[in-house]
Amino acid sequence: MGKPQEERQQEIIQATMELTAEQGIKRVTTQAIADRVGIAQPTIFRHFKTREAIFSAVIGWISENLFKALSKGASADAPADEKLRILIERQLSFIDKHRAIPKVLFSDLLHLESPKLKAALQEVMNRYIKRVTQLLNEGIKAGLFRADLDADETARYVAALIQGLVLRWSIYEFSFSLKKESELVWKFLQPALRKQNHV
Amino acid sequence: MGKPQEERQQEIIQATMELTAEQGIKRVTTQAIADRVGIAQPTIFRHFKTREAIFSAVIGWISENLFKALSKGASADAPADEKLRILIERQLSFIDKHRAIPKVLFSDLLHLESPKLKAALQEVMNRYIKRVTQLLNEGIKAGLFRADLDADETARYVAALIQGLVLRWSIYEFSFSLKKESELVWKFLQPALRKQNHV
DNA sequence: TAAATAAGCAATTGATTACTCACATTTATC
DNA sequence: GATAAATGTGAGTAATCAATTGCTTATTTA
Repeated sequence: MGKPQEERQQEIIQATMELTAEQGIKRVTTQAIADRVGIAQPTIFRHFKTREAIFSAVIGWISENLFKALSKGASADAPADEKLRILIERQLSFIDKHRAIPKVLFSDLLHLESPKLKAALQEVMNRYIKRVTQLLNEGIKAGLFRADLDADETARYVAALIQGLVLRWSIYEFSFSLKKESELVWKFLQPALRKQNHV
Repeated sequence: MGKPQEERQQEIIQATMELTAEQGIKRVTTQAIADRVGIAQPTIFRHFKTREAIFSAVIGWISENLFKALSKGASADAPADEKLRILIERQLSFIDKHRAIPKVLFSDLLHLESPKLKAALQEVMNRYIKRVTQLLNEGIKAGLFRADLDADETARYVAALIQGLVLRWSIYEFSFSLKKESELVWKFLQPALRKQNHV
């Protein structure tokens, strides 16, 4: 017998993410994953029912670890604008470390083939937007952000901005540092959110 | 003999865009295109050397017609902020009409399989960003936008915001109107760009 | 009108790849 | 230590599809 179920599943998920980052989803065949893990191709199917199930697990892994990374944010008593800045910084840093994310995000698998994966991603996005909405509301109450801000709508645009940035990063072959970009993003966002000193 | 080369090529491009919008790139097989046009599958290859060449032509079509649509903007003597607002409105309206765009934009074909198509898209993006940069500089000179704005950097974020918005639109199955969104986008963007009345 | 060219098609081909099956081997359980 | 269960594999299967081939038909050209 080989390694226990759960350990192998984790190996398969990690191998899939590595290969996805390197070559993109389409080239991540079950054979390629098996080679990377060091097992035979049919063995993959002892651990995952279908290829899609592997990517479903990958999205699960990303979701779990993204929010883990985000929650290690600023201390709870920091001002809302500082918390938001750090949230964006952590998110970009996390994506920077896991290039499989844009590859999955901008893939046929997600957009056309698998409604389940799409639904899973929608949930991640919803959860993220909820978190941003909270911070915005907190900042509005504290008088840090403009009072006429529609928190939910604004949160969606903040998310859109970041996703668009990640798209460009991916299209330009990861040729600039996402991490460094977070400072500039914040500089761009601030005036859109911030309460002005004078009326 | 059948229809002349150019006419058939246009038919194939249109059929490909229709099918792409309906079902996504992956399902747009040469057979499916042929069926839609009403010719046999091998006949496709009389007009395009490869399947990829078809999508290359599609991107060409999109690029040409997008900039045609954008150039029918506001009159040349309108203020820069008004021109920018209209540019965004036109762009969202154009994408709203051609759902093949997000499907191509967020596809494996583009992101992994074809460096040529990727390069073609980079050019479209660069051209778009250049246009926005111009308008921003114009607005800065006219005192409509903040003087400390980095026009090029800001243009990239404007583009990113729109692309992120289009991604969400696509992920949420086109369930909201992109056109209507343009007003809200502008409301979000304005304070990030606009010179404040005080200080 | 003869020759050359362009557009069309039916039938195949060749490559890829997720997934299955029958059988082997290792580990856990009693 | 026998039995059961889990993990593993080599050899295949079935489906999908882009692209080719060899031939026919229509149009242009000389």
